[in-house]
Amino acid sequence: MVESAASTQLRRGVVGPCILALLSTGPRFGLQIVRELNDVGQLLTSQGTVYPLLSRLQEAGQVSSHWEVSDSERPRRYYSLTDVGRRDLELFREDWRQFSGSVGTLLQTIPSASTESEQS
Amino acid sequence: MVESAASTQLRRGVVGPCILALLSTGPRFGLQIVRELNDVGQLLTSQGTVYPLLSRLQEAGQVSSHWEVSDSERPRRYYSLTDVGRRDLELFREDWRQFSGSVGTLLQTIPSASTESEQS
DNA sequence: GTTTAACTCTTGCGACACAAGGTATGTTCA
DNA sequence: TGAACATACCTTGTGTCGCAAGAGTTAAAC
Repeated sequence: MVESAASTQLRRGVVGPCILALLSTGPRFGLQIVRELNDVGQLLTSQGTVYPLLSRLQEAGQVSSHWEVSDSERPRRYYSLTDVGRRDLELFREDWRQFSGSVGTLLQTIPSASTESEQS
Repeated sequence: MVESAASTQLRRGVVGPCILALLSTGPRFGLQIVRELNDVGQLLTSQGTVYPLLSRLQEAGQVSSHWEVSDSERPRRYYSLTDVGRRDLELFREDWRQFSGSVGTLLQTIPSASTESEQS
């Protein structure tokens, strides 16, 4: 029913690689990832997405994690990109390039100038 | 299990608008849409996608359809873009522009040169 | 008439983003 | 002290939608 979910569908299959891309610049903890993805825009709305996703990424060996407990701050679980993740990110870059290229091409198709309207 | 499905997820939310874009250049029937989307590349693999989708698009008022029965050919159901569909296609173009821009930006992030490895 | 291809459609499944809700820890401020 | 709040983590259930598989119909081919 809720049709606000248009962009939700677009995110499918993309959020994971985006996290990998983020992590390629350094380790981060969960909430931080949520915030940064939101800052980029249109990329994530909920923690309910990111935690299960991080688990899956870790299961797939694309990220690793370790707890960091300091006296001055809450315990946080930091995620880092693994070599596998780095390689898969590269593969995704190519996939995305091709895919978004195809979509872009199609979206630029010029509507037929004179649409022959069928008579009433 | 099947991991070939990586790009399947990417297609989510995109195939519908792509069909609208196709139809913006003229009416088409189902199988024809399948073929043309496949020709563009990475955009559709199965009729099991397109027919239910066309039903949804019609329910949403974005396309209309009519049967064309001629003596010389099999009966075909032709789909045409409606005004609603044309408007929604325009909206999607903007959504896609923003979304793919965000993803593209993220994917271009440069990995930190010297990854400070945490000591053991 | 039987086969084959073109065209239509349906069913069931799986992946995954998300909202909602739940727990634990630290900080703030009466 | 202790209530209230923010930060941080995680789980459960739901809905969407692309897809494989399969089925029915019509026309052409042999």
